[in-house]
Amino acid sequence: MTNPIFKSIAKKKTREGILELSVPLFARYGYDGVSMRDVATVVGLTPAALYHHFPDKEHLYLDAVVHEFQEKGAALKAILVDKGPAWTRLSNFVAGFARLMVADKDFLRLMQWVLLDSDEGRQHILAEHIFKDLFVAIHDLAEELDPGRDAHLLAISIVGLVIVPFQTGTTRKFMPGYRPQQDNPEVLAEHICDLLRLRLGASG
Amino acid sequence: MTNPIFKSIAKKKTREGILELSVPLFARYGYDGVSMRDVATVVGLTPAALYHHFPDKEHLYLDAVVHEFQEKGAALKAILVDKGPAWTRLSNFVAGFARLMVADKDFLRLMQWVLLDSDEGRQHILAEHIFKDLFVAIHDLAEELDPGRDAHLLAISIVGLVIVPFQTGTTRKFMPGYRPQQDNPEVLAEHICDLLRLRLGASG
DNA sequence: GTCTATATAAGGATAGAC
DNA sequence: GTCTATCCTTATATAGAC
Repeated sequence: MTNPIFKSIAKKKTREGILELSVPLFARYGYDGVSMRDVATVVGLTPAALYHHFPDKEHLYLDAVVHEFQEKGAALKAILVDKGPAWTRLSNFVAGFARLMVADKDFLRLMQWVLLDSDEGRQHILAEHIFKDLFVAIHDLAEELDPGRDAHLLAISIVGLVIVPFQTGTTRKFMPGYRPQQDNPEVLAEHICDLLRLRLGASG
Repeated sequence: MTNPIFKSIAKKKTREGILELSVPLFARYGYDGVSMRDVATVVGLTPAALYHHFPDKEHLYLDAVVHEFQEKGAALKAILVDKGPAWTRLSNFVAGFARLMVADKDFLRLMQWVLLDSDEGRQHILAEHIFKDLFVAIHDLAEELDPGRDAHLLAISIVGLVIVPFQTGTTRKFMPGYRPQQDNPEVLAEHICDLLRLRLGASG
């Protein structure tokens, strides 16, 4: 029991437990909207105990965000670097991305918070840790799909087509033409691929 | 001088002055990231004076957001309901929207904060006051451009294609394939219209 | 590793003088 | 319409016992 290995396992377990319970909080209310007391209450500890695991609130937040993205981003990247025709990989990615948006609301919201972060340093760190791997994969696929054109802008466009319907999710329901089936990831993916098919499908 | 008309003019001037100076603050740091003391400092008043013009922080915030959107959103709507072929109006709108994103960073950031707002009631109010008019116009144009298809999803897609490059602005610069000219609204607009042309241009 | 207790600062908001 | 002064609450973070 006093074996250091057991200690470190226990420690890691508590640490990860805190991170996983913090993610939904930060996703919903953002960095400024969540207090150490809030986190402590959710995890079932006192605020003081949190400072045993993290030096301050900022580190807790950063670790929570990175934790979430490492866990959820890996599956997406796998689709992108898969074998098969470029167009197939794209439509699989769009559908997989849309499914992730539905299955895990925290993922998108954390991403939005990161993008709005006014702390440039923090934003840069998170961008490198979180977005880069995935974006590179999308960028390379875009280049393969439409060589000679602007792969960077095309990659951004693909991302935009998938995430904005979910970013606007709550608000969209009050807008004309809304139907619940549009929240279905397969329906959205079909719509997006339909938009892109004529331009990319012909040359891919 | 004691004429009530002069009084109300002066009052309005101060009120609007506070709103206009608050907008950049809320755009950058969000509701929770801005204190009444912050606003007071920027405006050159004491916090107590702010409460003469607004009952509380929430009303100040809401009024600031609505103020910004009424001012900047009108021009966009004008393009959409203009005369001329549907496709021309679309490409004008995309370019005008992109130019607005470049010219007024506060507009996009405030929109992002509103979309992330965890207060459902507040979000609903702002959605009605801010997004609805503009979205209806985009929606109607989308229907005209591609009748028989999902105008709601198409409208969202168009919005997404324009705003996401700017949402990801700071982060994007660290991603592969980035070139400064992509920040040029005309370049982006051309890219977007190019993507949409085959699908929409044929039938519009 | 978690607790109680507390230092210290910052926040929203009000009372009352001018 | 704006000020000074202040109340009350909430926040981050630490000290030290267990």
